[in-house]
Amino acid sequence: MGRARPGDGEHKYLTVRAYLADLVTQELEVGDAVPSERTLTEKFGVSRMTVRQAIDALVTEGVLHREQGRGTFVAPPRADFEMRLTTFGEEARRRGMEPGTRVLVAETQAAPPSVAEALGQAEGAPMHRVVRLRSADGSPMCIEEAWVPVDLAPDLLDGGVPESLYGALRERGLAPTWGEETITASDATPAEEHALELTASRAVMRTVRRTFAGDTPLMYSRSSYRGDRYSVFVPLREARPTLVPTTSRATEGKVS
Amino acid sequence: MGRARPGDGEHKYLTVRAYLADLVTQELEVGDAVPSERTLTEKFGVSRMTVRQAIDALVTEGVLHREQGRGTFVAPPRADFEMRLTTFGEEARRRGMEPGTRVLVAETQAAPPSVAEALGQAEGAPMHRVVRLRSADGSPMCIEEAWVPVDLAPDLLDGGVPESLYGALRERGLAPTWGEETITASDATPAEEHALELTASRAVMRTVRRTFAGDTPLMYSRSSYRGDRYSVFVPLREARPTLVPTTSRATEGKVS
DNA sequence: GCGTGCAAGTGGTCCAGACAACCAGCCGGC
DNA sequence: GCCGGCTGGTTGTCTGGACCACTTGCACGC
Repeated sequence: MGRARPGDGEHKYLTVRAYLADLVTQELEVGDAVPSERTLTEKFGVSRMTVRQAIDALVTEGVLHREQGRGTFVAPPRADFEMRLTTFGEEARRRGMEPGTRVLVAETQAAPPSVAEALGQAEGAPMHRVVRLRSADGSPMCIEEAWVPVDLAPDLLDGGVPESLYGALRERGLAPTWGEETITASDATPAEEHALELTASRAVMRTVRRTFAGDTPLMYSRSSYRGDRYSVFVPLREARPTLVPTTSRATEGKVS
Repeated sequence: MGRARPGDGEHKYLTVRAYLADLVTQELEVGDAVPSERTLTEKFGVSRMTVRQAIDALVTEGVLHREQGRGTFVAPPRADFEMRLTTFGEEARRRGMEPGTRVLVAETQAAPPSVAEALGQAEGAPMHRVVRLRSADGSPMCIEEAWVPVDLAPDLLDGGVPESLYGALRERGLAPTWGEETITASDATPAEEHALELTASRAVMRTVRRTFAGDTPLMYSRSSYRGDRYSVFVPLREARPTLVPTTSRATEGKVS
């Protein structure tokens, strides 16, 4: 009892953090106050610094929100809308639609130059290539072409095309951690027009995405979305002067 | 607002933070180590807690990077590409092009319902409305329509349309702090087709943006960009399981 | 009725230590 | 020459206080 709880938490601030995270997901609603710092201090028998460390972590994650003199509150889930590394399926479900997929191409071939360069591979390196037509609630939404270097996951397509490429990569210890995407708008090609069943509007939104796990490029993908049925929500942060470190021309010759 | 002692630093951790920020922007390069925590403790005569608070702030901003047992180092400037609240002019210059603007409409009128709702104003509230054709390196790039509530900046258009709406708002103490943008692709209207001098491709990228200063909505704007000449770069963060708070039964309709 | 001022409670900042975990390099033993 | 331990330096975690700034509610006085 009295002594430090063994087993559950290696670090005290993590146990406090876990307690608060549970509170948020289980009991509290947006706008509710969490217990005050001094209350938590007593409840867990730790110092206030430790409690603050736990709260700090949740604040920087956007889960909690402090107000001096009033308390600490559950923040609205603004993170819900942020652009994240999600797959088409996850994204569709989040928007309340039922995703569907039809595999058009699944093969292993040599990488064309643009793809090889984007993934930092040698030109002609063997790559898995998957082209899929993705739909939401039964009607076509997007055509997606994805490339994955064979050496990262040689057996990626062995049991057929996996339900989720990201999921299959995660199972192999290659969880995507970050990515970058470029969005453009253009007219549909005849092939796209047919596959996406475009009638009135012929505009499509194209995205080119590179996905990384740490430093290693995982996947290069190009998608074309129906312009009339798809939109992207982007949160914009303040344009502060960014605090750029000194750039040295020595960079090229720099070490290693 | 500011507070307290007139001296130099309001809070000690801010002076340490400022010192480190200067170091990063003036002297150090990416990968260099900043002075150790104990060194800073002596240099500024503060406790280690205070030094850590300063460093923590810069770490969560992505400026610094800790490594246990080794030290604290200048992080690579990943912020360079992030979507930010920039104006067309700033953005064009950042991409190395010379921005131009032609004002098509500048007037003050009653807000239509959709605009009033987006800005949290009463329907029919007076608003400044500015429509501009924006170009880069001489050729048209985008048509932008912006609405600003009159009561926020009554004299906004008095001296003609300002060079930068964001700049004019900043001068009035209404610096934009955050925003949200929805991006879609669609076919150009005949008017857009003419103004943007579209020939081969008729696709445009449309953005709808709300800009805020703290809690107060500042501006509602709709833009149409030439699909063949404009692209948006979006960094993607890891899709972590997001820690969603309990949804209140008060918010109806929301399915869990 | 109404404002004013006070007190309690909250987060914000700060101190002066402590020990643990980790890393690099030096140095002796093999 | 190589390996292992030692050592000094670094960040990570944590204590138990302190005072300040801010918000809120309530009692009091007008």
